[in-house]
Amino acid sequence: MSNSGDLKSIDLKNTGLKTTLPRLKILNLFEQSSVRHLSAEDVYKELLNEGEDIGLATVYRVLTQFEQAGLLERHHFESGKAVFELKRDGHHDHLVCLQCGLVEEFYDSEIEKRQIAIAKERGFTLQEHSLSLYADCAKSACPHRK
Amino acid sequence: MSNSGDLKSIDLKNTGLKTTLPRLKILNLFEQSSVRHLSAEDVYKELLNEGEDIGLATVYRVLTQFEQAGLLERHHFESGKAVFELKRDGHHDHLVCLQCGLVEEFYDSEIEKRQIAIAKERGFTLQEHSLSLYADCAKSACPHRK
DNA sequence: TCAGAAAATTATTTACTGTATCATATAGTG
DNA sequence: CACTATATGATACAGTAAATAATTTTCTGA
Repeated sequence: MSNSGDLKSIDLKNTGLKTTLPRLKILNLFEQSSVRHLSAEDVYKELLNEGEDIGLATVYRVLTQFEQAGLLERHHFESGKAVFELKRDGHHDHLVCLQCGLVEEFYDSEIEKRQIAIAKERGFTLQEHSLSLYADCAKSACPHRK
Repeated sequence: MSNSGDLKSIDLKNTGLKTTLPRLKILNLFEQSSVRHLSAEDVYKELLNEGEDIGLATVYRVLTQFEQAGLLERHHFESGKAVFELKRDGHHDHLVCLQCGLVEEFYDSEIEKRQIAIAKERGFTLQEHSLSLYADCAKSACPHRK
């Protein structure tokens, strides 16, 4: 347990950001939570549940800083509000259920290759991309839970 | 000129929406404009320039109705605010220049096929998708015009 | 063509996400 | 341990979008 705590400290140090309690709590939340995609509001409420009194402005600010530092990724999907996800090793895209909001991740090297080629063919240098598939997941267990 | 006017009227009738001046003007704007991707604010301002006094709320409502009717498509890109585009024959995705905001369209059947397969492999039924490539366009003529 | 019912428009208010401000509090440094 | 720089938190603000309610317009059918 002291183990994971140290790791987080190091992560923060490497970004040049000061190691503060709000930042540690937020980073910890992403590392511990079973839900990988969290909105600013989700983070704020979850911290409140845990008894941490961290302002909403701080949450927004820290999430943006973490994104710039490369610790988190920001996605938009169709909901209108941004969700954040811990940036682990590999890149992946998203498959979102339109009924229940379930998010699955996938990576397809074929698609990745085509994207680079498409940009190049048109004289562009690809920097990043956003690919989200919207679908209906298995009819059986799809509780409209979002 | 009465020609194009008639066409629009027919488009509207087919949707079940009443043929009103604001709706005709907005549809006309998308059909005439050289810029294919317009935000609600863009539409509102353009109508003002043309001397049409159409409320912003009406613009938002009509754009949403047109989207539901299948006349327009809504995209989000990274700017945060939605842009709309006339839905013509074929589907396409977007290549957006990060420097000047230029938007090119492309269609790649390989990617389309893979998307359907990816969803199916995971037990999902693909309904729609959003793919945007963000890149730097040719260095020479890239006037930060947006 | 015209009157009446149904629907659309407008101005306004309201909701929501996200950012800016600024006084106070805290972290890192010597 | 004290000092400086940075971060926090409460609040106010900005922008997009949707809801409301009164007025106006479209469509229908006699």
